[in-house]
Amino acid sequence: MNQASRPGRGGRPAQISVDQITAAAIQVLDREGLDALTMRRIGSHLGVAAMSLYRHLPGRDAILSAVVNHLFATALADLDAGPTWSGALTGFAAAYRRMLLEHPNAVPLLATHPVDPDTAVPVLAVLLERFTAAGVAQDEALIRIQSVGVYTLGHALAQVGARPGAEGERAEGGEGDGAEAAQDQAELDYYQRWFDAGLQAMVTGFEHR
Amino acid sequence: MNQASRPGRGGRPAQISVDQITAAAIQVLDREGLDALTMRRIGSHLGVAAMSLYRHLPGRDAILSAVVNHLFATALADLDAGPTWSGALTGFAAAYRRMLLEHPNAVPLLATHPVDPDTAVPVLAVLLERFTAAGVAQDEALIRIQSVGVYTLGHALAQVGARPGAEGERAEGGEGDGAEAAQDQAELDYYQRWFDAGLQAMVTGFEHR
DNA sequence: GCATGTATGCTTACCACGTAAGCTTACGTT
DNA sequence: AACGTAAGCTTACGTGGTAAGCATACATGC
Repeated sequence: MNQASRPGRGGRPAQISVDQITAAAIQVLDREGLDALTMRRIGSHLGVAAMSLYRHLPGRDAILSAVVNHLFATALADLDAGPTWSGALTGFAAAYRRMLLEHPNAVPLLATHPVDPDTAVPVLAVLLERFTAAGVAQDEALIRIQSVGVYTLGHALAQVGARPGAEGERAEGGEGDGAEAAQDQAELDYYQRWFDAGLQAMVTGFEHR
Repeated sequence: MNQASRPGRGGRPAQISVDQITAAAIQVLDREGLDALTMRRIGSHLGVAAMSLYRHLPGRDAILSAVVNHLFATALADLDAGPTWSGALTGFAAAYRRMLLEHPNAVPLLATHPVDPDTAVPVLAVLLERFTAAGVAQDEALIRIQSVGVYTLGHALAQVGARPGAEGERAEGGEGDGAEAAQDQAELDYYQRWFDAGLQAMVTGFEHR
């Protein structure tokens, strides 16, 4: 069987690991886009044939899920939550959002492949504590966390979907690079303000219950 | 050139139209899933070869965008907004959500392909009026509408992502159909309550500004 | 009626993808 | 040295989007 075969007895030593595959996939994804995230391309990034990946993972979709879980887990690994649940919640949203904007090509993946609960729950444990410490029931706490989570992801989808990223699509206007950069900055500011407004509304709405 | 060639002068009469392609795509999508949404399958649904579709649309991605815009527009066509902006906003969310749950296989498409502004703006005009009538600036109104929009879409992603829909994946438990149906209903209720909670929080949060 | 122009649909072909099957290689153990 | 085992490789199949060129069916002008 593949994956997690006990290294006890012999066999050819592995050249690659699941973690390396995941890392290579993230590199390809960030640098070349979602369409370039093919088995052959990932394999060649590791100096290995495409079919060799199947010795470690059952298929392409498993790689995508591994990418999703890895990005989510590392983005929220060092979540030092503030004392209040609302502070911890906005901190979670900020960290999640930062990861999404750093990996824009991964956003559609996050949208399509749900994070494995076994990955998410431990990471969000700190967050849950702030709620229970404040006397909020677990069900309610989960609803608030997940509501902020889906809002953050949905917002990132809108932001990166509007700007497909790798493709060059502006071919008409003749403004110079300076004006272009200024325009980009204005757009970033717009999305950030929008995000903050929606997030704050949701959090204050939860406070008023 | 393809698409919108004036029907003034001659030429072979068209057997299919963009609207028919869109409708066929939605049928295939609903009945057979996103993976089945191929050029050949859409063509055969219309009694036409795959390549014939290219006479009306530039490629597969254009069909996906057409599906997105059509679903969005028809879902929100008859939005009779209540007198208050908050009522209109929750009405918008409900109509949007209803469409998403009726077309679960389309949810990933909505996530990936932004709705064309020329489609969205007229549909949401009624909504905007309620805000301006209440003295809310357009920028702020748009932020509120879009925040609710991305929350609704993000939530639907979580709901349908958890349950891939067409695939059969429950193969172990031996509970009868009755228990299964009850479980499904409980799950639906859970997601609906979660959705309502997050939506209400956001709306009340916007009211408290 | 017939030639001409034009838009539509069809056929064929190409290349890239995911992945199933079977073989080869490089280890630890005996 | 022989064997068992796990990893990697080669080959091949089916399916996808779509580029190129041909066949078809209409309106128009003679």
